[in-house]
Amino acid sequence: MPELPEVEHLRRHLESWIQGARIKDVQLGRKDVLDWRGSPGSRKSDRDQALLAESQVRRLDRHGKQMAIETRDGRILCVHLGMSGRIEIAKPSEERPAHTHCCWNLQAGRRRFQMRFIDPRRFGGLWTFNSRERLLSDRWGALGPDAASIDPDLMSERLKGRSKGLKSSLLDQAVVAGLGNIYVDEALFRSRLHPKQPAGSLKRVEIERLTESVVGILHLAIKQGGSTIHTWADLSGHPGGFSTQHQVYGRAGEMCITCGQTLSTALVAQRTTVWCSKCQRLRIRKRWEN
DNA sequence: AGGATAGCCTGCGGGC
DNA sequence: TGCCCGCAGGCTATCC
Repeated sequence: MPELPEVEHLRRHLESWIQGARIKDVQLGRKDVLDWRGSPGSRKSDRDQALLAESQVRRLDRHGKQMAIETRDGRILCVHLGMSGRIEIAKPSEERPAHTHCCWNLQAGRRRFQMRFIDPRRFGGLWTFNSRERLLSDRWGALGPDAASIDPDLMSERLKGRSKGLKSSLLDQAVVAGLGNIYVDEALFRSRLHPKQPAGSLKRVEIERLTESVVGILHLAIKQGGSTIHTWADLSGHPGGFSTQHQVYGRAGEMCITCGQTLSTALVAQRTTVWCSKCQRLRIRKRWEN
């Protein structure tokens, strides 16, 4: 499932393919994967324009788990992969995989190729905007700072005053953008913090440990091409290489790699959560602390 | 207010 | 072998 590292890996790889390329036309299959209220017009030709038909790709951007393709004339296509979404580059003649919802025909120099948005479960989607400002005001503005580049001061500010647990706070994209179930569990284990520890109760040194874990793990995962559970594969179909390094995720009932304790599991914030009850103690805030 | 719950959706794996 | 059911999870809407 694509979290921040998978999306960043995709962004870099895809950018090498499509930066500077011309988008000739677009074919939208399922209309309900698209929200184009951020672009003017109501006709089909307006919709295709919103989907970047007849444009040239300037750059690719990312915030949290979302990616944006920006054209030279300022149009924006925001892609959110959700649970099962992926982007694929293929020859136009190549058979389309099941659940291919949108295809763009591109040309770079003499080379013609197709970019495809595929998403079986359709938790992902496409959003269009007629300017970067509208992307920021209408969509990305609601997100917290990007988790890959957060620092302890910012982390502290984001968690300050929150009574909710760390797990549910870190999963909340409005608090910090980019973390999903896997990396939250991994980061909490590495920083030895309990998933239910109230987010606002952390001491400075714990904030620093947490930040270092979050940023460190994300960059490690980016370097290795993302995590793999079931369905994740990059543009060329290579699975991510990070899954073997999960220390707690998917290891409920197995031994903690640090202390040998059997790893605990429970539903926390409505997500399957795995942690070590010995290494990650729930610390009740004492009355005389502040 | 904010926490819990349901719903969206398909693929897959365990159990029978 | 084959079928059925439960689970996986990001995000939103709704309820309490």
